[in-house]
Amino acid sequence: MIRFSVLDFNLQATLESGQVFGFERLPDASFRGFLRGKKVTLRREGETLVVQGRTLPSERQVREYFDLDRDLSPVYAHLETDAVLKPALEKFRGLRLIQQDPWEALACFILSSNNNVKRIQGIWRNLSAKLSPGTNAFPAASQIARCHERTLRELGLGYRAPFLQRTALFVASSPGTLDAIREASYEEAVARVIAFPGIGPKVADCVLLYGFQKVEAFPVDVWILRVMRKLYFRGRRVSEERVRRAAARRWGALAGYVQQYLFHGARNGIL
DNA sequence: GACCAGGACCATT
DNA sequence: AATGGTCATGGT
Repeated sequence: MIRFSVLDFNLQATLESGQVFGFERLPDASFRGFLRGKKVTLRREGETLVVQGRTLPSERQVREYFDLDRDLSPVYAHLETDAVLKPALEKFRGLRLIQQDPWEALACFILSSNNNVKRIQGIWRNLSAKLSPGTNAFPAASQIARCHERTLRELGLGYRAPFLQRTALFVASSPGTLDAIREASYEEAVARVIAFPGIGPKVADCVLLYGFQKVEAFPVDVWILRVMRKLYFRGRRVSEERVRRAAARRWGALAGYVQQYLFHGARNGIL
């Protein structure tokens, strides 16, 4: 077990705001899942974060995973100034962007299209149990690459099965693909990620935001589209592209962080 | 039985 | 550039 003091961190909001799909909330309000490949249970005890597991990640890895060393005051400055966003800050202060595994983000958000969080979590468990027997961690690209489309359909992927299989094959056979995305600018990274089958503008932004720390990414899904139209366009049915541009203009390099409060606030009915 | 979910893709206009 | 139909699956 490791335990260390954490400031300005909302574990529950962070793990329940649709960023990762492999954590489950236990009856005692702790969370079980994988962090940097290690199976862990996480819980808050006052100002302390407690991490348990057979093999443990380092404190530094946990701090990096949850982005704990980022100063959120620039994000809060936007949320406080804006009267319509303030409720989300008051409710979810300490919600942070997770710096998850790039491949896991790429794969999981291919699965997310026209899907819902609960079902994505189910597919995550199916893939992990079937393709990573023993550990039940999320399978590597190579494990999915040598898997037949039919097998993936049987795990509940539906029409997304060939998208994930082909993407896994490409990533597994071209080492350096993910590194190149990380090193690229946001615009170039979008172009690279969107070239994979099953990835359009929205999924690309999720992958870059959660897997590659491109904080200017602003994923516009149905929830964000609804809440942005309501809060900033007087309910007019403006396009996703206009919403993206408005977010970039308004929030710039921190748009992704603001988006996380918008999304979680909208889904919880407080915006 | 229609509608929805962290949409993408293709064909038309 | 914008619109419309289609794509699996499970929940409401």
